[in-house]
Amino acid sequence: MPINKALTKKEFETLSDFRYQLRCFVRFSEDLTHKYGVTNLQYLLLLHVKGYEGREWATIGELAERLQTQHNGVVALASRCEKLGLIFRKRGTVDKREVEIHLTADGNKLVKKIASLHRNELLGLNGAFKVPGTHDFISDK
Amino acid sequence: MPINKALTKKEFETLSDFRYQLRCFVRFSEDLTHKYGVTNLQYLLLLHVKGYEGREWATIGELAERLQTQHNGVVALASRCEKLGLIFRKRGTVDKREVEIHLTADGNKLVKKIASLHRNELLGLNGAFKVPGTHDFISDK
DNA sequence: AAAAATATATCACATGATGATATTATTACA
DNA sequence: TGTAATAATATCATCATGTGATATATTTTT
Repeated sequence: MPINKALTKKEFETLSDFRYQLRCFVRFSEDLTHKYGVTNLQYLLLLHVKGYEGREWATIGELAERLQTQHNGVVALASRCEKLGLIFRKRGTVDKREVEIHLTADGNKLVKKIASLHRNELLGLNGAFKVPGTHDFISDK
Repeated sequence: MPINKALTKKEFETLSDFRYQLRCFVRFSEDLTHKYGVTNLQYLLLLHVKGYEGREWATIGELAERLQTQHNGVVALASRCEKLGLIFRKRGTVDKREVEIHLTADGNKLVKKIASLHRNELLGLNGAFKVPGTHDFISDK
């Protein structure tokens, strides 16, 4: 049962602040990735490949789910990353319709570097910003 | 002192999951705003105006800070919202270089509706998704 | 084997971000 | 006071991205 009562001024301010905090994190991430010569989306592709559960490659369709976008957007994104020498395509061995996205040595090195800096930011070790609840996600145990 | 130790496989998975969760929320928000005929960014402009601390209008520059973007992007965004009849511009009275962004009756009605649905999602009342920590931001007390 | 479904790719078009530059208003200071 | 410097908004060109429509190859269903 959704609440239907109108929002108070304070609640609008809170929602606005929440989006501002989220945006600050994404902005930090954008600035960081640009510093290393890739867009944020390109980094996210690498991250989802590197962090795919149980293996270090993923298909176009799996990446589309992780990026919450259409497959054709991922196709184009993968092509841009391929041109940058960060990933390479490999036809699926079982299902030949599938395309596996793998990291190149350069792509692997880059995602390690950028992800490491993200972890530090999320842990509040070197950044001004902290997303509440991120300690539930990120730990260095 | 940032941690320099290489990330473990599990940490990559955790970072990947974190971005996936964030993206799921933004995707929910995108789908919702599109359902009401505006882009997510257009909604955010309205939200930051409606939720601006202490008043219900904001200048282009103030909105650029809240949206963590360049002023010229906000100028274009404001023009699109103006064309949609959601906001109107008003020259600053004190400083005539400034432009105040105000909501129209339609813009006000729309932001109330969409923000209300966001609040319910963030409270976990009607959605599958929950951002950890959002209870710190959102309350219906 | 034919039909349906699935995975990836291509293309056209719109949104959005940004650097460069312009315009107008305000502030600093000589 | 006037003149230079600064600030706020606007305009324009360019590129990254998202999406609908459509195509191609492969697998699954019947």
